[in-house]
Amino acid sequence: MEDLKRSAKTPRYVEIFEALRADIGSGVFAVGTLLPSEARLCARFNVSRFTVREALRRLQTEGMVSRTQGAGSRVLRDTPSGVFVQNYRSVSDLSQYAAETDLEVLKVEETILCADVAGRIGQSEGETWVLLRSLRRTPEAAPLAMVESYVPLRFKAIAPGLADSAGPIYAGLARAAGEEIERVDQETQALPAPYHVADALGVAEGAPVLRILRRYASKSGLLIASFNWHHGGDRYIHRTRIMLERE
Amino acid sequence: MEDLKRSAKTPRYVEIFEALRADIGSGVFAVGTLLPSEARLCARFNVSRFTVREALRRLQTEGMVSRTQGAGSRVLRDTPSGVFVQNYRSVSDLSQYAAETDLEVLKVEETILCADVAGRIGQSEGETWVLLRSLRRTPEAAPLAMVESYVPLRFKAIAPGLADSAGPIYAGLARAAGEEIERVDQETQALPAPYHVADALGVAEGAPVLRILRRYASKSGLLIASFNWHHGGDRYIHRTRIMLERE
DNA sequence: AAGAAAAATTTGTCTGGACAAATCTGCCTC
DNA sequence: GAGGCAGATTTGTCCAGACAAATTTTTCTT
Repeated sequence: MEDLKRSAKTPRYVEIFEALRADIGSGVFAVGTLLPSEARLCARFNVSRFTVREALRRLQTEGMVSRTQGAGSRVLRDTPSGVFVQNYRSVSDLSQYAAETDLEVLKVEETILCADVAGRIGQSEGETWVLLRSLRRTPEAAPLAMVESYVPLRFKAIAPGLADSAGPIYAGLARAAGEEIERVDQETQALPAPYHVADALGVAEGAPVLRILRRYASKSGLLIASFNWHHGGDRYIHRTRIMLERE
Repeated sequence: MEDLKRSAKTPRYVEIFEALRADIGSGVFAVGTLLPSEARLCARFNVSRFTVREALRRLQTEGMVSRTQGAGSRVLRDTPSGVFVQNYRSVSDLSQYAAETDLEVLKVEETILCADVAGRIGQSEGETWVLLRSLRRTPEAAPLAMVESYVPLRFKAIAPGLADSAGPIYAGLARAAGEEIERVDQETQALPAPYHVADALGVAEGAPVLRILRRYASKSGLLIASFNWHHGGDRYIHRTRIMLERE
């Protein structure tokens, strides 16, 4: 049992959240180890399980701990460390990024475009495209991004090989199509992680993730569109330089 | 009382969350109106308050409802609508963005740089800078971004006037300093909304938000750095075009 | 009619319990 | 040693209730 000074305003679970965060930061609970079980934390702070779970939920959405039914709560990181940085402002930067990381194909399947995706990639709802789902990793095998690439149906046969070939997916496709990329643009959003993304990246469902949609177009139209789902928090920082133009 | 088909796997609060989301989408609960109270929803779905609150929490993190103690749960939006889009790839685009939106100064104060901010803007921990906190709004007064601008101490006197003057903050500062912006770069991250940001943007604490840090440098060094906190979800989409270079 | 006080409503915080589902541990068998 | 089974541990889901705090509505007073 342990007593914390009780402010009149801040809820108890915030105090416990901050106490645990401080303990993690100071190394009392080392990265990679398990936190005490909920029952033990209840005893330590002398509160009910609801209060402890509320505190743990906050640690989870901060990305500091992962929680698994049956296994316990594991400390993922203590401070903003292990930052992976991507820096690009041109397609050659994109190529280099692809060359320095590994891509593992998770699934290839035909899919009917839903209204949301269709609208975002400028196609009609109900069309059939190929969805290539893959996982991009650092050389150390840490998951970096879950990539969902939408490819026209006529490329279905070669789709699985695109990830294995050297270089980025869009380059392989452009080569296969005998066309050149003419335009690339992107849309960036912060979203709560859906089930399948949370699973692939190893974050909590609903935790903040960065989604970058890149559209690669040739002269004849959209060649490929890919949603890149990245870690939220400090684990992924997206760097860009902005062009200057003198009047 | 109302019965939903009970799948063996999906938790009850997910079913209720989806039922309410569908009702909001189909207009049963219109945007701007209040949802039924928790007690009423308990009766309708025949579950405890815990289960209803868990469902409402999800609606909140999706950004579809806001909840206020004493007042109730209000529907904020039904579908991915009202998207505000920012499209820039150069400083002139940034200027236009500033010209089309309003900036309201919330607070101006001296602040000692913490390790995190100092590291990110390339300064030493413990230095004193001026923190200019402001809120950028659409012409319809909807909050668009919470902006935290860090300005060197020597500009303290003119800091409050920077937001009111025509054009973007960095332009006013460059004029006052008699220097020209030489470099602009940015870092983008998805983060859980901290207290003060959630409050300013009207989203739930911990909900995904997009943070864009822009650094404006003149020949003599960093002139101004500003953290732009944007809505998560579909309410804010950050668009960029990527430069093409032919080899 | 206007303003202040009281009451009702609604969400926030928190307790103490129960069972289910997933995982881990140790023992047993082969 | 390998594999499988049973039990213990741990988190997930859910209930019924209590009081606090914020807001809205009503009532009362002037």
